[in-house]
Amino acid sequence: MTATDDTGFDEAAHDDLTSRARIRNAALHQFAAKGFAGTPLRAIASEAGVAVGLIGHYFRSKEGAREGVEQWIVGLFAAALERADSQSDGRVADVAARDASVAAMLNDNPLVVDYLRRQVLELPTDGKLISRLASLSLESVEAMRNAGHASASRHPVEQVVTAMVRQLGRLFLQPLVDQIVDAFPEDEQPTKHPELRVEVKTAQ
Amino acid sequence: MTATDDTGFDEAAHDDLTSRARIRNAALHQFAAKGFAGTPLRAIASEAGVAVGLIGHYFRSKEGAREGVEQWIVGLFAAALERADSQSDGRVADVAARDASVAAMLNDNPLVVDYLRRQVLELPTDGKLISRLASLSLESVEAMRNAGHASASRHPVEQVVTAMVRQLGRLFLQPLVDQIVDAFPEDEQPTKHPELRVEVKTAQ
DNA sequence: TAAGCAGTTGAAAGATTGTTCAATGCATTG
DNA sequence: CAATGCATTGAACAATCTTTCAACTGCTTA
Repeated sequence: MTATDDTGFDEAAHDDLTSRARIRNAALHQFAAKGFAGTPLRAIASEAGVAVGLIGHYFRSKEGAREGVEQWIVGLFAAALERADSQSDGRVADVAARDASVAAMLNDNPLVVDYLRRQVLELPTDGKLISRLASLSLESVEAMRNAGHASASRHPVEQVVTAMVRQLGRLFLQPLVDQIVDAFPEDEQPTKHPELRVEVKTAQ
Repeated sequence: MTATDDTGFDEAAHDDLTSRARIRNAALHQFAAKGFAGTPLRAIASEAGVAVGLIGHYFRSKEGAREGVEQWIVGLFAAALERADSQSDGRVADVAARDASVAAMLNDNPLVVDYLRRQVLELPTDGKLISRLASLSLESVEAMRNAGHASASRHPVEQVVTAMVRQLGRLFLQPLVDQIVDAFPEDEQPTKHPELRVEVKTAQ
């Protein structure tokens, strides 16, 4: 009766979460793991421990389920930014504080990172989620500008690109490093996987 | 009768290429654009200008078509490396020459980059293609070691990781930069998209 | 010409998919 | 208790997918 779970995904919260939340979590997990086109609704229903029909009840369609997932992710980012502000002395947090807050959120939600990675590399899709996060980041930058926490001379779009790519780029590329290292026999691997640094060379 | 082609993919070579090659090219294009699960065999057949059945004839199955594509890609990399050697004065080319040769090949085959981007960042798939390319790169590094063209003190696996990630990482992340920039209205965008630099910080 | 063969076709079969919907359980309210 | 409403189910449906295969083409060979 319980959903088969060879995925290692957290199932302990099954009892406490509403069906709607479990469906959203399962969709996030499946989309991140197998991609949107690669996940049948039945797989989501199975992981969430519900019937297929319930997905159509809460979210209108499969596309609606994707929208629900992305809305939730946008909320996570917004909450992380607000948290940084509320814990700051002044009315607006500085760059480092916001970076740390978002980094902590991403660290707590590795599936969000996996989902974003896919979303970014799948260029065909309109990339609406990235647009939304970019808007969020722009507001953040402008708030810091007004508070005198960010350089007012640099182009605001450049600041957004720098902030997002520096943060996400390292996370997106890490699997590549791991895959390459894992391609070698264990006794040839270095003890510690190399770390990445992604820099944005602002346009000359 | 001719396949509809709103994709902008090169169709001029249709006449000169064998059906098998056209199927392989179409599969590469479709997989890179829509993903493996997102591409029906009919789309490949349509772009290649053949009947669906012919795909099953040349490649055993859809999975077989993927294998055919990846085998071809591995061949491209191997050829690029050999080309660097043959154009070198000594018996073995140095790092820069090999980098340039592979970079030129990737520049001539942007669809290969798109395909690799998907393949690499998809953790679920076994990542066999990356393993093969890593092996290829290792041979390359060892050849250069023997020729005295590469540092013999650094860990060989680290050298492979550095070479691959520096080269591919920038290409993989560029769409992220473009997506973010395009998320803003045109009059706010900088004239030139920012460029990326990806560095591998070798393990401490 | 007849026979054979590789290349190619497209219809058919069988499996899987997203969506819909009548029916059930289970509370809460009148 | 009766009735109303929401949560949930799972079968049914239509569409689409992959795979298979008998048949057709054009060409080479005996």
